[in-house]
Amino acid sequence: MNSSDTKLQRASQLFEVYLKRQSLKLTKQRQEILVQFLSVGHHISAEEFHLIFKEANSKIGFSTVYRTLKLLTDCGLAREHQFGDRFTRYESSFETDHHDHLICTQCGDIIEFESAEIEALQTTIAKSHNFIIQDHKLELYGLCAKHNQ
Amino acid sequence: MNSSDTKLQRASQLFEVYLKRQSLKLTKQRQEILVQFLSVGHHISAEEFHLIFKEANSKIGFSTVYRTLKLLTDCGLAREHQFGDRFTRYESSFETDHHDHLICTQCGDIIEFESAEIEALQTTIAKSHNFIIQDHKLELYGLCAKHNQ
DNA sequence: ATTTCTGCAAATAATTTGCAACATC
DNA sequence: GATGTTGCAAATTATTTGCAGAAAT
Repeated sequence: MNSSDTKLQRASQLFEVYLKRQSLKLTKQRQEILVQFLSVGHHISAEEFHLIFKEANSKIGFSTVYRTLKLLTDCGLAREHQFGDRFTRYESSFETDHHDHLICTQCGDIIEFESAEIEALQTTIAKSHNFIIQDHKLELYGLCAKHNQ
Repeated sequence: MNSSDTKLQRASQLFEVYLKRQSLKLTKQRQEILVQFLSVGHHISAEEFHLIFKEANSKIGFSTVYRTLKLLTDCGLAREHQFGDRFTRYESSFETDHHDHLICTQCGDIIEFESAEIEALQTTIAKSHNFIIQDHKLELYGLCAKHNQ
C-alpha cells in the first residue's frame, strides 16, 4: 500500500482484488457504490443508502445496492449492525479501529467509542472458556447528553 | 417477597401486579406461557416457543405467545436479544444478574458470562460522554471449545 | 355488562431471489 | 462468446395487526 494513495484508492484496490479472486466483475455500479459508501455517514441501512442514489438520479436499483453491501461486508470493507430498530445497518470498517456504540433510546443518536481495556477483558474471559473471539459487539443503550435533562 | 415461595410463584406475583396496574387480564394462556417460559431453555424465538405449545397439544396460538412475550419483556421478566440469525430471541431476566454472551459462529452455541469489571468500565465510558446507561448488550462471536480444534 | 383477550388469517416490513436484458471479461 | 450483473417485480421471512367470538373482571 502506497500511503500517498487516497483512502478511496486503497479501498478500491482491496475491493478489486477481492472481486478478481471470486471471479466477480467490477462494474460501474459497484464502483459508484463503494465511492458513496466511503463518503456517506455511518450506520446506514440498505434502504437509506439506496435513497441517496435515487435522490442523485442515479439509476442504481435497490437489489444492486443491497447485494453490493453484502459484497463489501464479505471482503471486510463494511460491517453489519442490528441496533434497536429492525434494520440491518452498515458502516465502513476500512482502516478504522474496532469501535463500539452508545445508542440514545430517545433520539436514536449513535456515539462511537473505543476501549482497549474492555477488549483486553473480553480476551481474558474468552480464554477462560477456551473460546476464540472472531468479532464482538458492545452496545450501550441509554440517554445521551441532550436527553438526560 | 417470601423466600419460601418458589421462583415461579414470585414471578407470577410480579406478573399479576403488572397486569393489574395496566388494567390487563390474567388469562389461562398468560399463566401457562409464564410457566413454560421459566422452565424452558434460554434464547428462544417466538416461533420456537410456540412450537413447544403446539407439540404439547396446547391450543395457544402464535399471536398470543408473541404478545405475551412482549408483555413479559415490558414487565421485566424477559429480555429480547438479536444475535446473528434474524430472529428476536427471548430469555428470562427474572432473578438473574445481567449477563453477556459468547456465541459460536460454527454451532450457534451460546455461553453466558458476567463481568463486573467490564460493566464498571462501561459506566466510566458512559460518564465521560455524559450518557446514562439504561441497558447494554455485549456479544463475543467466535469459536467455542468444541470448534477450535 | 364492560372490557380485554384469543386465535385466526391477513397485512406489513425488511430482506432475499428469479429472470430477461445487459455489461464485463 | 461466455459468464456474471442489473433492475425489476415477485417471493420469502419474521413480525405485527384487525377482527369476531370467547373469557375475565
